[in-house]
Amino acid sequence: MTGKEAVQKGRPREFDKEQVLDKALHVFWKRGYEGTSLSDLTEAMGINRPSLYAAFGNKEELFKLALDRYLEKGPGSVHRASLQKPTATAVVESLLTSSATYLTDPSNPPGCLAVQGALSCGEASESIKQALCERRSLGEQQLRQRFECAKAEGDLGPDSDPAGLARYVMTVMQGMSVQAAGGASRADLLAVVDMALKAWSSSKS
Amino acid sequence: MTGKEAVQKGRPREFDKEQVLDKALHVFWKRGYEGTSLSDLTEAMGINRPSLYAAFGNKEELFKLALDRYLEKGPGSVHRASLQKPTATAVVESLLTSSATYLTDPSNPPGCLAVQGALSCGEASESIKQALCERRSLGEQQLRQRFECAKAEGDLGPDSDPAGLARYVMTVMQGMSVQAAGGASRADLLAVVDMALKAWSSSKS
DNA sequence: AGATTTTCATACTTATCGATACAATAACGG
DNA sequence: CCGTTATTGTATCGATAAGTATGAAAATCT
Repeated sequence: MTGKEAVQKGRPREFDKEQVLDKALHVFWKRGYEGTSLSDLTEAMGINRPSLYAAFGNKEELFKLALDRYLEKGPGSVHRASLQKPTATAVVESLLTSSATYLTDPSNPPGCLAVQGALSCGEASESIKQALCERRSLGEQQLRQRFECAKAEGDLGPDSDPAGLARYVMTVMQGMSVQAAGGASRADLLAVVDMALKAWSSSKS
Repeated sequence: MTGKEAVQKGRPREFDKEQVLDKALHVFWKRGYEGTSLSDLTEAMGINRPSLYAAFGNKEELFKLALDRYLEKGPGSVHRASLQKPTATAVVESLLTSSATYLTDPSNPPGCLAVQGALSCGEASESIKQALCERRSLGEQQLRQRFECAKAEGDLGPDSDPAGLARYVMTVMQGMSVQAAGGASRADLLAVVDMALKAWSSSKS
């Protein structure tokens, strides 16, 4: 009746599904979709191959589940929280500074899964690339809508361009993800955020 | 005595090395290092496997040769040309607008090889990731040096931060590469450039 | 207890990966 | 014409990829 299913019949699973999914997420995050092998996954998850397939389908489905978890419980939730800030300026400040923070979180791989997961790939992984692309677009769209509301409320000027502003902010965030992957420090990224916010101040009219 | 070597002894090569290297470059550019198989390469290059190994060493060396070519003859040359502009502002304008242009050149894969080639990857490709990382850093370093000169000349204000400015510009460029890979149009990117330049105007003091 | 159901562990399958062995071919110098 | 040198095409190598077949193990249900 609750979230968990009722009493199970057969042999009970010996691992926690969410826990090993987190392990898989970390591997995909660090290595990308194509750079991660099933052996990498089973080793990190501490389960063997048939258990993985029984619990998660296959590599592709596992990745998508890991991505969902990343977006829901991980950095994605930070994104959502930022959208709730009272003003458009506060939204952008929160979004950029929190991005700089989690992109360089030492307990996670540097960078953003939605960017590094499969930016370019072979034909076999095209659907993964597509999925990541859609998630990035969705994030941009949500930000644009937030700016449209702000414009309607007068928080943003009547000549402002919500779509362009949203794209600019996303571009800076994605660039910071590349910077983080290249070893940029948190301080480095926060300096970038400061500069990016100056463009914001000049464009929110 | 010239660039080409003297009279060759054995059976002559039946393909033009630079020409097929360009083909390989395009495949790596589109698919990334790990997403590209030797079969993809030989098919695109129109040569067979032993010819590829004889002429270019192996997959890794071929990639690095393709990267060198990309940086020397391709978009990398645009980067270098921009650094020659007379003022720091002109450098940045040229860099960003030309980036927006070539990142969406319909005759090339969208995005930048130095970003998409191997942003994250398996252990076996770590040296490729490293090489790309170094090239990106080098580009940032050159830009920083250009800004340091501008500061020394009084073109940039005495309180300006050449390193921070360079990192900001590189971040925007790398973000645009991700945007391009996600299908952003040239107009989209040029709008981003306009916004990014506003931050520039506010920070060049 | 015995039947049923599900998971676990080992070992395997097929396909593809990057990389080569080998012999035929095509240019050269003598 | 002959020996040398380098390239070409075919066919293959061992390693590893993703995915499974199979039977033992561990729980519930009757």
